[in-house]
Amino acid sequence: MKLLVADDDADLRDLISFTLTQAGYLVIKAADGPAALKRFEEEAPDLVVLDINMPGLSGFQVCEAIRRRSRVPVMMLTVRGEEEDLVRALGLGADDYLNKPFSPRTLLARIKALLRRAGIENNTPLSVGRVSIDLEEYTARIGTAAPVRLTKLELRLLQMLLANAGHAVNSDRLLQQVWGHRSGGDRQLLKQLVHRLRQKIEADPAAPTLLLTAAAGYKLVVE
Amino acid sequence: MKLLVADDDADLRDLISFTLTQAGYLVIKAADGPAALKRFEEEAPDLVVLDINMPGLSGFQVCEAIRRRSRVPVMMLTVRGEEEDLVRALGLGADDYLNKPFSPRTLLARIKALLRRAGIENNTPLSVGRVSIDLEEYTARIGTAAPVRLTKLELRLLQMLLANAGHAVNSDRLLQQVWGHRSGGDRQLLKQLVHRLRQKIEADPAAPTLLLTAAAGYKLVVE
DNA sequence: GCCGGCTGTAACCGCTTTGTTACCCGCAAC
DNA sequence: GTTGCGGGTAACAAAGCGGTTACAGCCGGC
Repeated sequence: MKLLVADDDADLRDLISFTLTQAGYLVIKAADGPAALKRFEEEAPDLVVLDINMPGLSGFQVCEAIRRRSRVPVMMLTVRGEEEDLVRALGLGADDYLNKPFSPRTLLARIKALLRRAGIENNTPLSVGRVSIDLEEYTARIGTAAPVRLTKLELRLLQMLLANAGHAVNSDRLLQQVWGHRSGGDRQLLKQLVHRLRQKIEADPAAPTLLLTAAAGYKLVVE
Repeated sequence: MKLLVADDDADLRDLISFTLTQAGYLVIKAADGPAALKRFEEEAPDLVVLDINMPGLSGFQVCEAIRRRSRVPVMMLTVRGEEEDLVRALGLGADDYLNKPFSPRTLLARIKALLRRAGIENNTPLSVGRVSIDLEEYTARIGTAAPVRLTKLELRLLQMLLANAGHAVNSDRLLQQVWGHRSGGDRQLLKQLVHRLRQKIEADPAAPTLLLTAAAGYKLVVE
């Protein structure tokens, strides 16, 4: 379970991160609004914790941007007494909020409740250049071709590559993201999965133009 | 939309009741735990607001009792700072809570959010396209065919799918919404229920046109 | 008691997905 | 050349999952 924590206060960020890590969650951190959005794209977390006051983009703006492409549960951190903030946050699609200061235990309880309620679900159409994927339908569409049905793993792989479109992604990182926590050695799985994915999305699977082999990994070319 | 409000403080009860009534909800009131349970049985409300401190039975006990027979959204009213209460309430199956004192606007926002989440929002359609259901009669009608009698579970499943008509609904989410508390493992139940529902609403149950299997779940096609 | 409907459980089938093993080829180092 | 390596490919085995049938427990009505 992957959580994104965005807060500009380093101490608080670390406290939250520590608490959640202890509880068994994988925590991604971001120190400001833009970074939060970037990590969100890269990591596709299952839940997002957003401070309202952040440099660059406010928590509101980040929440709005996230809501435009995903329904992941969002928890906002607010300052006590700022009721306007609260109402605005909920209006923007935030699922819950927490008044600062709060205790780690409370945070954990609320996050668990949110995850339980959300049933951890992800309905996000993602699209970069000529490649787009539909997480709900489990399909990918290349250019104007008909959507292709993908399996769970194929979709996850493509999602990872799409999140880093144009840049090579390390094999180890892909293994990590797609299978979870395999120890490094299992390149064969990745090899197979890439092969199967190419069969589905490449016009000529023997001469890939989309999903290219790069140094120590793969990359998606979207131009 | 029927809401049950249980609080022993008459002033607060009236304030809440006023707010919710203004917002267009039908409000049932109860002044103590036993009364709350009784009204719950009689009225079958769509959402319950429970104060924790009540004579007779505490909000915890009422919540527990309600949870034993229903999954209606429950919102608890707690005293700020009583973190124990909060954790306990969420553990008992409460869906949300509000710290006293709170503003009517906040209460309303949270209640709307809860109803939306539960899929029984104000405007939850009982009829979409060619599919309509009757919650009182326990029937479903497809197009111009004669209404079909459904069981409690079948109806709940269909209601969930109808609330998300056209979109796939995750199996876990369906399990959660239909049975309440089951953790992921019990796909067999869902499989069965879908099968039974198809027997009733599909013209040819072997080749479904309405209730389709989607990646990671099911969806209702209504055009 | 008996009966019938509802719900939960188990088992089976067939298909898809995923993991594993093996082999091929090109390339660079030796 | 030969060797080793890494990637691509094929074939097969294992696991998972949805659909289906069958059956047992439960409960309410008679």
